[in-house]
Amino acid sequence: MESSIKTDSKGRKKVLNACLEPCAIEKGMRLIGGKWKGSIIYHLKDGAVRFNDLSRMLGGATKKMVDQRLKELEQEGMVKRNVLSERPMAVSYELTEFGRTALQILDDLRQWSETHNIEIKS
Amino acid sequence: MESSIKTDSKGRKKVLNACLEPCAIEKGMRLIGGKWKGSIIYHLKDGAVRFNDLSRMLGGATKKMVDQRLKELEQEGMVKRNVLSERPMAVSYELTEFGRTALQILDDLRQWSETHNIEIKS
DNA sequence: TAATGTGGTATATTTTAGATACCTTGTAGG
DNA sequence: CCTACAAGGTATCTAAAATATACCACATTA
Repeated sequence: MESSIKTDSKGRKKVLNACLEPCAIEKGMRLIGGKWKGSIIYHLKDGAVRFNDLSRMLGGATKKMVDQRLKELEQEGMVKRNVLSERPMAVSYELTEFGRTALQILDDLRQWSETHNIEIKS
Repeated sequence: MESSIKTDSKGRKKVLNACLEPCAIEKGMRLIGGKWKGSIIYHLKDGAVRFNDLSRMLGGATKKMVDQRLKELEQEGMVKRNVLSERPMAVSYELTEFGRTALQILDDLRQWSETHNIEIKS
């Protein structure tokens, strides 16, 4: 939804179309923007990866976080969980077709992030 | 940094280059992916907007949130704060050159979000 | 036999978000 | 003049989320 602002005769402004619900940007962010979610999706770009490997790839994220985000992504239909074998336990996660549709945006983000050499405050 | 996985003779996999620090995707997300941040940037795309108008545009975000995010964005050099007049207080926020460089990604996200008709669970 | 790896869970603490009320200054309407 | 509301926030409190740490059962490796 497009918001627009009207300026009246005295230079005052009024919002005509406020977002009554989270708008598209915010909705999209809830899917790929949550903490670690983008990173998880991106690290699955080359194929299925096992749980512990994925956890190690994401420096800083705890296993609990990775687990939680993977469950969300599974529910949202972006990631598929494969049980490779029980006893010894082995599980891998891979992107679904829908999950793959997000890769372009994430790659653009990566490029943007790299070219602007972003610093993160502790 | 690129992580890679080595598969050994028994089909087991090992991570060779884990991300030691948050990788580019994660860094980028910290800039434009925080809650409401993407929305704020996107709603400034057509020019300077006043604080209360911006708050109203973002259905759901409290003024405290908007204020906090704007201060972060200002520190990160993506947004500029203009005092239009003291007494009566009037302030507007607009994107910097750097802030504008994020618009393409956000617009792609919006498009992706719209075409896939994302539902958000309460 | 001890160490390590698998895929997680449990618990507690810290950090962040969200709701609500309030502040000062100023203007508009009745 | 009085009330009401708008501006741009801040203060306080509660709820939710992230993080750290330890632990589990089982299996393989050294």
